[in-house]
Amino acid sequence: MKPPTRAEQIRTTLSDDIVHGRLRPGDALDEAGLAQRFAVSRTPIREAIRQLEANGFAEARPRRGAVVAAFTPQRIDEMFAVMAEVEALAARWAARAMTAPERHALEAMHRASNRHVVDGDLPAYQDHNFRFHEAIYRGAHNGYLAELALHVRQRVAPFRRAQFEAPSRLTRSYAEHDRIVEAILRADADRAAGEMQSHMSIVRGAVDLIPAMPEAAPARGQARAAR
Amino acid sequence: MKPPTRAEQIRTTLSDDIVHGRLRPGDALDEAGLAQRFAVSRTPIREAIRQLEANGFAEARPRRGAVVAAFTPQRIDEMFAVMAEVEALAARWAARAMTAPERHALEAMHRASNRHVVDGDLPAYQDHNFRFHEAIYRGAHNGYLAELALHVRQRVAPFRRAQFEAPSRLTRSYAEHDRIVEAILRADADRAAGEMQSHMSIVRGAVDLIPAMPEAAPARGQARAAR
DNA sequence: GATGATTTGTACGTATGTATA
DNA sequence: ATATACATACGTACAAATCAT
Repeated sequence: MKPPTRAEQIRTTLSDDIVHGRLRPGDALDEAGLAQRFAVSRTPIREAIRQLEANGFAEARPRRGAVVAAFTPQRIDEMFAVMAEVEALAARWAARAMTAPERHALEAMHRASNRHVVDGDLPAYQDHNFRFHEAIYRGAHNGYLAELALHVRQRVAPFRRAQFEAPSRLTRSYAEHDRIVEAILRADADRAAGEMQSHMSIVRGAVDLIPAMPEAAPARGQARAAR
Repeated sequence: MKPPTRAEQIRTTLSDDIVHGRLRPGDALDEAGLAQRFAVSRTPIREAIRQLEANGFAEARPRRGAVVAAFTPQRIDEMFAVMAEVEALAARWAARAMTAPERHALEAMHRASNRHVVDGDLPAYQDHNFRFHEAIYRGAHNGYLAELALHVRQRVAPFRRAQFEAPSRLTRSYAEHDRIVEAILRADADRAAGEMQSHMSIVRGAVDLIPAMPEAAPARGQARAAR
């Protein structure tokens, strides 16, 4: 598609490493080391790091190097609260704007995912889950919202790794998806938004289990934003 | 502050040039030319451009250079719709979460701005307007939402330059702010969100007047692909 | 369609600021 | 506190690809 440049490829790889947990919040991004790992000079590495920084995946201090972005528990709460609102908005608009074929496709995709639930196939369900939410973004028929939702989702990703750890969550997620799909099919925008909201709240609840901050910290921020 | 590095300074300057209209959507970002203008080598320029790209201010194709991001009217509509929702969300949360001192400060700031309205002092009012909305972001007590709202606002900025061109808009803006402030002071979250929504809708209406796309064919490059 | 000019992408070297002894 | 080590920021050189002729 678009990125035949080394810097872009490296950015994508690093970004992926962060989202999938191979690089963890707080890990250092050493230019020389990464240059060796990717067998390139430091130049493309630098550009990749700068892009990660601009996307919020890394934090850099001039002359002091960069680390994978790490946040306080309070900040993570904030990000989840915002993500829930953005997802709810997408669901609301999707309930109104989706075409008939889109609705059918969403329903079909959702129903097919039941197979992964009964199989207990976690990776497959995670993959489906991503595409499910993405389909709703697109269904909102607002490209900028889709872009923003994806951005937020990516930002939050490093902190929701443990999401589906328990098999029960998988069943539960499917049930919640079911309610969302039903609301969207009925073009019930308010209910779609509401169901998505609680879906995301539950996702957030599943994340406390992560050893979020290796770094340190001013501990326990609970100041949960209203909903 | 934080950015003593050349690349950061340049990024800020360019970003400012874009937001304030000195660089317009579609303008080319030539590395050599900018390097000369800022009296530095191409390296910091490249880094600055990459950051602009990641922030959505520039669009670059590998080996083909970068231009200031240009969007279709539809895309601009989409961005405004999303901005309205984000601003409404901030107002909703601010109505719930603001402390008493914050509420008083908001009210005071708003009332003081009336002076700029009667004076017809456009620059002063624009400055106030920015701080007014920023105060609401902060009042939502969610740092990530504030960051996101600012991000969206900045993205939309190049397309809302003509916002207050007519003096009547200034009066109207003040009246709308008034309704927003009143709702927030009463902690009426739904009404705060609703008032903010219509406020932003009207802002959007004022923007059609902008010669948004200097789409008139530049000698270089060919027609831009639509999404 | 081939060739030359221009511009971007990558490699590498140097200087400066930060951290450590 | 001074000095040393080291990683980063910037500059320069070359290679490769695109645009123009």
